[in-house]
Amino acid sequence: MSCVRTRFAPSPTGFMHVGNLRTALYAWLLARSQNGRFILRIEDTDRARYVDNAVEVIYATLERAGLDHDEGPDAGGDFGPYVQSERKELYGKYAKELVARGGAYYCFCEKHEDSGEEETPHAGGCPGHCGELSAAEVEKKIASGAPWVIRQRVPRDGATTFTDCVYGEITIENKVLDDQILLKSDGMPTYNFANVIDDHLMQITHVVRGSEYLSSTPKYNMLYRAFGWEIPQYVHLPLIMGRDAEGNISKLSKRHGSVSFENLVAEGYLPEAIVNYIALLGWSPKSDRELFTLTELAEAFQLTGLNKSSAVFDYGKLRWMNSEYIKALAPEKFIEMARPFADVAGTPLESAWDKIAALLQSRTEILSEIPEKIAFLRALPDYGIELFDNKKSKCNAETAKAVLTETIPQFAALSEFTLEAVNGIAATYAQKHEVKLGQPMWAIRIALAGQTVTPGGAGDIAGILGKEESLRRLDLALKKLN
RNA sequence: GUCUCCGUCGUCUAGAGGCCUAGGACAUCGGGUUUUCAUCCCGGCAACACGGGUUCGACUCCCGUCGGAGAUGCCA
Repeated sequence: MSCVRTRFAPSPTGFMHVGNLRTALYAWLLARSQNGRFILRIEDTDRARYVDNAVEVIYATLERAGLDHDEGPDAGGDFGPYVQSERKELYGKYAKELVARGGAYYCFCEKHEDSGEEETPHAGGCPGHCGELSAAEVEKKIASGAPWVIRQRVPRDGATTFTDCVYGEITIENKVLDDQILLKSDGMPTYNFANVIDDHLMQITHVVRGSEYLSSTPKYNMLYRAFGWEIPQYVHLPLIMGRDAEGNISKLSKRHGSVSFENLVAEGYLPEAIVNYIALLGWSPKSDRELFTLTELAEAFQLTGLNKSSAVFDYGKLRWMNSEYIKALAPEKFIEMARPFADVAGTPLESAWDKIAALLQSRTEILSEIPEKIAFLRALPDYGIELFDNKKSKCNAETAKAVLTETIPQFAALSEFTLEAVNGIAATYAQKHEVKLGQPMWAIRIALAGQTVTPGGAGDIAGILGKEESLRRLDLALKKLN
């Protein structure tokens, strides 16, 4: 049993937060890099939060991200069931055993109302003194039908120390630990209990989770000890933060933008890019390399590369990384992937899509920005003649007028608007008048596009627009300049 | 409030006492290539939170301060 076993234990809430995905990624990476096993467990003990279809979202996300699991509800395995709601009896049994061992007690108090200055054994514990009830009293209360929960009995004295693979040795005074609820009144376990039972039963060797669990880990260890079980290795991960409009930083959440995997994909980020990016948020390969495939990540992964401090999610860098992945795509692949985003189906642009896509590939950071990039092809924007001013190309309204006046008849005489033909006219003009090629090029491109930044040059655009529309736009520009 | 953790360029990070006049990447600024836009190439700006120690020597070790985050749920 020296084999590394890690797990990813999401709650079916309907979407996959990138923080959770990163946790899954590191757990997967740890397992794969050690030739271990990666287990998927569904933590659905909170009936109130259950969302239909949420489990499918989890499967789909893991699959698209490339994180395959060896055991799980759908994959099977020797330690099932892998869905906590199906393990309900098990937790009840262990909770009662824990009570018998003295590590927990029945509590009959009402749900927490936060009445202020209660005299509680610990911060946030049982408000009454249920832990002091005799066995006979407890039995009587249960028999009377009073609702109950089972709470962990945490000692007031002493301190608990544990070692985390990332954070090192951590000591917490027992008196600040609360008598947390292990078994809820509906008979379901809380996360705090279920994860200990399941991690032990499923023989998880490395518990990989967010650092928000750091301060409650001593309570879990008390549970392991009370049962006489071996405590797993802990790998607590730094949190992913987000920055809000005011510049305040906090745990990344919906108010920071798109934070779920499916959101990001819908915006046109490629799954591979997302995975690559989040892998580097809190972990470093200790080299300057930044672009990794999943397989390469598994080869490079080392626990020592994990960072302690939280990391701010930077959409800007993700965009850059995404653009790298887009550029690396085979052209045919890009044409196919970008088409649904471009929304050209059924429009005159559809037949030119392959050509447009070819121009777009090196100019696209996220797929969802494509419509705005090509909007000028559908309709000429309303523009002012100041766009013809460009120092570098030595172009202005004056020279543009000269260019258009002379070249429009030549364009009109063209039988076909190919890139070569259009560029040829511009080149001839430049040669004849001894000006930079940029001068006619700039003028023609602005006339064609009505905006300064365009995907592709004058010839490209003319080729897509076609003769009729190009001529119309050139004429219009000349009118503006007159 | 209490407890825990964290603190290198704006952001992600390298750095495990001398290799650091602190390296890389994103962003940003400037230049070049290109038929214009982009790609691509080159260069600039930019950080060890602060104060004490320890040491011949500290970004690296210790203490304190300040700052940030997390936890404190019959949520996970």
